Amino acid sequence: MRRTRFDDAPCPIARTTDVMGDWWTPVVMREVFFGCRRFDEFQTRLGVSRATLAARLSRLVEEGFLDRVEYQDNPPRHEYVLTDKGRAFFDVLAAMWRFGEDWLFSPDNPVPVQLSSRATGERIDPVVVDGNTGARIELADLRVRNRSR
Amino acid sequence: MRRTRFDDAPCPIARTTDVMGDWWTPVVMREVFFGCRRFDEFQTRLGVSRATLAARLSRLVEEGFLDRVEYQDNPPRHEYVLTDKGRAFFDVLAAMWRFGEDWLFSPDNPVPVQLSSRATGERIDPVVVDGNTGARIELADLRVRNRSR
DNA sequence: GCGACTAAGTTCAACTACTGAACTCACTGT
DNA sequence: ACAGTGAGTTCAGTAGTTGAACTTAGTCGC
Repeated sequence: MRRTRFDDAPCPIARTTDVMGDWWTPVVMREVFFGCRRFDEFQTRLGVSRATLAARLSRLVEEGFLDRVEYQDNPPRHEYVLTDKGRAFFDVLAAMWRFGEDWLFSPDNPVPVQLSSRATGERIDPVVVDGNTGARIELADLRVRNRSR
Repeated sequence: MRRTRFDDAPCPIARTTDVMGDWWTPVVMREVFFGCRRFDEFQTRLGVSRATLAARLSRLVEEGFLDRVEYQDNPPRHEYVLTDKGRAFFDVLAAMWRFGEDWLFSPDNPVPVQLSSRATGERIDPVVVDGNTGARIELADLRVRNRSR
């Protein structure tokens, strides 16, 4: 039986899950954000099987997260570059980064790397807030309601 | 061959993926945030197979996202309630919500529901920012470096 | 005290997806 | 002529997902 698909569910979380649930997708995207572009580069950095990698990359292209562009002909060679949609996906990874850092590492064995600003050198710590007020989102205050207008 | 596990990878994104890559996990957690607690309630709301649901829930308990607490004995019945760790995971879902809303729905068929504040009634739009400056994170400015101190 | 009902699972066989390893193909550089 | 490279595809084995049916332990109406 085919895995259940959420790609036309009426919920944004479900649809996002549909892309991310293709197992290697988040780590492939992480490598893209950190500068990876070529098939073999992904393959050696991630250690993923070539078959799975090929499947993940073509789905990401199909879904519009990446463009497959020729960087030379003769022999034709391609690389994978971010689209705007792919770039927007970084926010999800940033939230995952923060959650993982806070809850999935022990204090005596913390994350070996950190995010920082290239310009100022200062540390960057992703947080999710309400864009309208700038405040953190309180679960107790949260409501889901039918869209008006 | 067993699916590759990322649960001891040195990267917070990979570790978070390890939990979320168990396919139904994000939507199960979504239901928890929206008030779902019981096995059969999850099952009918999600339409997931009972076997898979049982596996997901026990993993979430193992990982400390949920507690399985008895709400009556005789006959013994249990429900699943959020831990602090589970509550923290909401940020990841909020980022996914926003991404999905912005990029996975067409304008003529938008998300049918929206997040709002119970207190003020105002709309809530999750955004990911740098907690130190309050500004959005610019990919071009981002650097990953070895942790100092 | 009998049969229907409920909550919370478990078991099952069929099927799909992920795995590592080996192979392909088209060109290049020596 | 031949090793090397980039970007895959093919393969057989195994792990995970699926829907349907079954289980267990107690409650309720009659």
